[in-house]
Amino acid sequence: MTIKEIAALAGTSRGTVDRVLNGRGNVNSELADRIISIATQNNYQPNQHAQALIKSRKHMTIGVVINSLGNEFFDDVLRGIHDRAQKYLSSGFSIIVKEIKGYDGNEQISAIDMVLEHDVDALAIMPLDLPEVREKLKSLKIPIVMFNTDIQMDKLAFVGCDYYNSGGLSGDIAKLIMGSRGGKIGIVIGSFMMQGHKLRISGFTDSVNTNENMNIVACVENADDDSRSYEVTKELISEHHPDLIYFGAAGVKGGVEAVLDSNENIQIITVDETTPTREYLDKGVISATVTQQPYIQGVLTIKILYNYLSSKKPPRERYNYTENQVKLRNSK
Amino acid sequence: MTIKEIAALAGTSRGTVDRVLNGRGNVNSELADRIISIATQNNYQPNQHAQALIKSRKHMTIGVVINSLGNEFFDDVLRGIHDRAQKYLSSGFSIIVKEIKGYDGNEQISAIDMVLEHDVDALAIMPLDLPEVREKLKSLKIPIVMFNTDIQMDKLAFVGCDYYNSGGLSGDIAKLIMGSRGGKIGIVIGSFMMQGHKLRISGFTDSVNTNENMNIVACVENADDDSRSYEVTKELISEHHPDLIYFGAAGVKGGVEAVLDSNENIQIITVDETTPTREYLDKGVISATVTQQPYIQGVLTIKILYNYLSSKKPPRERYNYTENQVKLRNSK
DNA sequence: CTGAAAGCGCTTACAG
DNA sequence: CTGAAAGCGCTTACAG
Repeated sequence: MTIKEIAALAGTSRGTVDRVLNGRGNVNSELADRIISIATQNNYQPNQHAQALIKSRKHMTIGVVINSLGNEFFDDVLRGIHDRAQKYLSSGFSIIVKEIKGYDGNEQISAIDMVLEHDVDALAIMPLDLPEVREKLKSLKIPIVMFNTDIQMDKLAFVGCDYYNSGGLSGDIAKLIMGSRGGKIGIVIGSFMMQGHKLRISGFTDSVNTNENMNIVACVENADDDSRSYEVTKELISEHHPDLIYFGAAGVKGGVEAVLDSNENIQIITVDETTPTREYLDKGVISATVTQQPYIQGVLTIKILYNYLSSKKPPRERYNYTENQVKLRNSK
Repeated sequence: MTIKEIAALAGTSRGTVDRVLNGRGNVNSELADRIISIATQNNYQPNQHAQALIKSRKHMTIGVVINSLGNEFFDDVLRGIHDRAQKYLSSGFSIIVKEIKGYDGNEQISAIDMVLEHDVDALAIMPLDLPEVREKLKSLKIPIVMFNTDIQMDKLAFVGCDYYNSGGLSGDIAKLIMGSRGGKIGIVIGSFMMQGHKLRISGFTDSVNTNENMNIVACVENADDDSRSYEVTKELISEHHPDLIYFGAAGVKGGVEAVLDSNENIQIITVDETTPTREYLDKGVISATVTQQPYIQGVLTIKILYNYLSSKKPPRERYNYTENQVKLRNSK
């Protein structure tokens, strides 16, 4: 069933059918009713490819602000972003990516301004949870997708990790390792100020607490920094002598080195999969790591914005959580 | 960059550019070179939507033969197949699916004949490793994708599990559970005649053997059948009193019941995620299961055939292995 | 309020 | 070996 066929059946032109079916108004209501009933009776579905072909006439750009410099985790996210953008390339689509380092509010705001200068039609960002950033984002008139980090604010969609579940899954691994014997557990996290990190701690705690022989003896912050991580982990070990440590954020390399230097027999669970994590996994230094599909995070962010810009349809889900996956030595 | 622009730059017509870019031959080689260099220099990407719009003219059908009846595992595979087919629906595409039960060669052959009667342009099948099936497939003149099960034969592509790796990953889990203490391990598999099952055993064995305290004390067949599984598992337990059992194929429900009835403290690792597996995972009866992305297997099978039929391009990889994933209680 | 026509980027007969 | 033309299903000015 095509617009042409509907027009023939209704005894009118394709233009008029288009007006009715797409609510562009100014059509005699009797005619309109006739067209609508023909379309619904025949279960008319517009040809996606024909519609997309026309859309490729108007160019659109998505701006991406990402705190990726100096953080290998985001390599995969960026790959996902670029791969998806590449796929839409021929449809008159482009992205402008601004990479920044660290977590400074003003820097993020000027990064936003920078991409706005390119007259972008939408924004993808991992927003810092600061009043000035929030204000800035609220002032924008374009759709926003938040990825990896969520802040409480109106948005088209969020794409990222379900942090509570990630912690819960890590707790499952801890239970697998410790069995009914249980033992002492230490947690090393980036910052108690980070929503995601706090959620990982509660997920982990709730999961582990179902076994009364497992005791969380300490929970410390490493500010996502390797040398700081080394220090706090060293201290944690000498003070508590844990049987297992859960590194729930970045700073894995520094923390693991502290474990190795301690010469104690400590099991290790981490998050994400970067070069050092993979090496530690291969060497059997760490038992498991829980990943969050960073590549898919990038892909999905662009996909949602592209679909919204080209058909005005919001995504099916506002909150799009990627899968938390357990990776062991033989995992691909 | 469009074909029109390339034609203008090369001083020729769109038809000729099309012939060159799509290898339809019969073009003066000098002209062809010029066109190719213009296209590559400008990073020409054909507009997917325009191509898809045209493809929707010719109808094509893929036949699917799947031994899914009575085996819940294939529900997800079928979902993947249908979802992908649905996606191509408006492009004049359809599938004809023949579900069969059990593993009888003649039944599979008549299922093939049945879909062939619908004049299919390609075949997706999980072939039985039998001479008569092989002969039948060899006699076909249409492209074939084998999914889930591979047999040695020329084919467009295979989509399915890397069985050796699946076994290796299950071995990793066993090591995680048993730690340096080690223990006795039993294996329950479908059949030593099944290539995939044998590979899972070697992957598991090779992985586990890196720890000399872990001993595989028995390896038995359950014919993928629950009541048979109950019997052999019961026997295995009373004879060897293992600390852990790896169920590397179907028949999980029967086997696990035997473990529960034995009242011994035995850890369990399984493969795939069906309703009973999920329940056992939630109840903490089994420690982990290793899945093989059945949904993706379905999607990829149709995707490869669709792309091949509509653009004559073979898939990038002949062997497409889906990811083996560790699932614990908190896994989604 | 309505229709005829042009066009999106590509492919496909057809004529030479 | 090559080009002109028609057409895929839809949308968009434009003319009435």
